[in-house]
Amino acid sequence: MFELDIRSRKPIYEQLVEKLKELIITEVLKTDEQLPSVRLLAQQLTINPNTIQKAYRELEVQGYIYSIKGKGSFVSPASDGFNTEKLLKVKKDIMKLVSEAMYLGVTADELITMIKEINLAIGGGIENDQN
Amino acid sequence: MFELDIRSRKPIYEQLVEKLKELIITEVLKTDEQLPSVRLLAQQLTINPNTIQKAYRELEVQGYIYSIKGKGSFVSPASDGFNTEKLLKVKKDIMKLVSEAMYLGVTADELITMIKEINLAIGGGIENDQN
DNA sequence: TAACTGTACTAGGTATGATAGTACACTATG
DNA sequence: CATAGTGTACTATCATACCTAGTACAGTTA
Repeated sequence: MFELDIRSRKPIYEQLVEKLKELIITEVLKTDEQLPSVRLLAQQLTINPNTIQKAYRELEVQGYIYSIKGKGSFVSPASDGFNTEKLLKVKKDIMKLVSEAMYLGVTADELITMIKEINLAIGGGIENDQN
Repeated sequence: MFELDIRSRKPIYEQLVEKLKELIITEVLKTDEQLPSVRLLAQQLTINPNTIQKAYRELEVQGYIYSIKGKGSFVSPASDGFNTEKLLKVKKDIMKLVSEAMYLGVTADELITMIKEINLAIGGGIENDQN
């Protein structure tokens, strides 16, 4: 399903958070789809279930999944649980990275092209693209 | 000069790297301008000089500064030392964050507006903006 | 020569991450 | 009701990374 970089300085649970978030955002995992159970995924990845649980917890706090005792963990609908605070943080991070990219020589046009390509890849250009 | 968040999970030297990088990118620190010495900054921030040195080392590895034994550390010219690998990494990070922003409901137009604003703030729109 | 600069090393303490183990609460099924 | 699944939470232990204090070497400048 995914591979963890044991040698990375990034904690294992954070790598998990990022991987699962990516699968949700690219809709490989769809709304209300069940995630593998904590114990199953732990077994598959040969890591401790508490480490999985820590990642699932973080995803739930960020609003990407929801969990039901006895049933499992599921992908949240995209409109749920995302607060303005998180949105502001993502925007702030984008601004920082965009500034760094421009400092490194990337042009605004190049970045705009990137955004359009991502937009097409994700939304099909139906709702957002009015240019 | 800047403030460190001692309570943050992020290591102090990493916060330093980010702050200094930001000052360089926004040209608060200009090319060939000397950075405070390792010992002076350590004294000002009440942290260990080795911690400063670690941050400076990382900035040098990434190509943002250069150091001369006995003289000091200085801001590198923007065209120096940035390899393609770092550029690719920044672009990849931007793609990831943009995808997440769109998943959270930010439109492509909104993101494009952000990029144009940053472009104006940084370059004055002289070299890059041909729209 | 003195005072600055960067750089590198050792040793010790602390915090974080991951693990192993255990246990509780809930759901679904037969 | 028992069983097998699910999530959740806790304790204890170990390894690693970070930061510190201290020390020392090499270079530059006045």
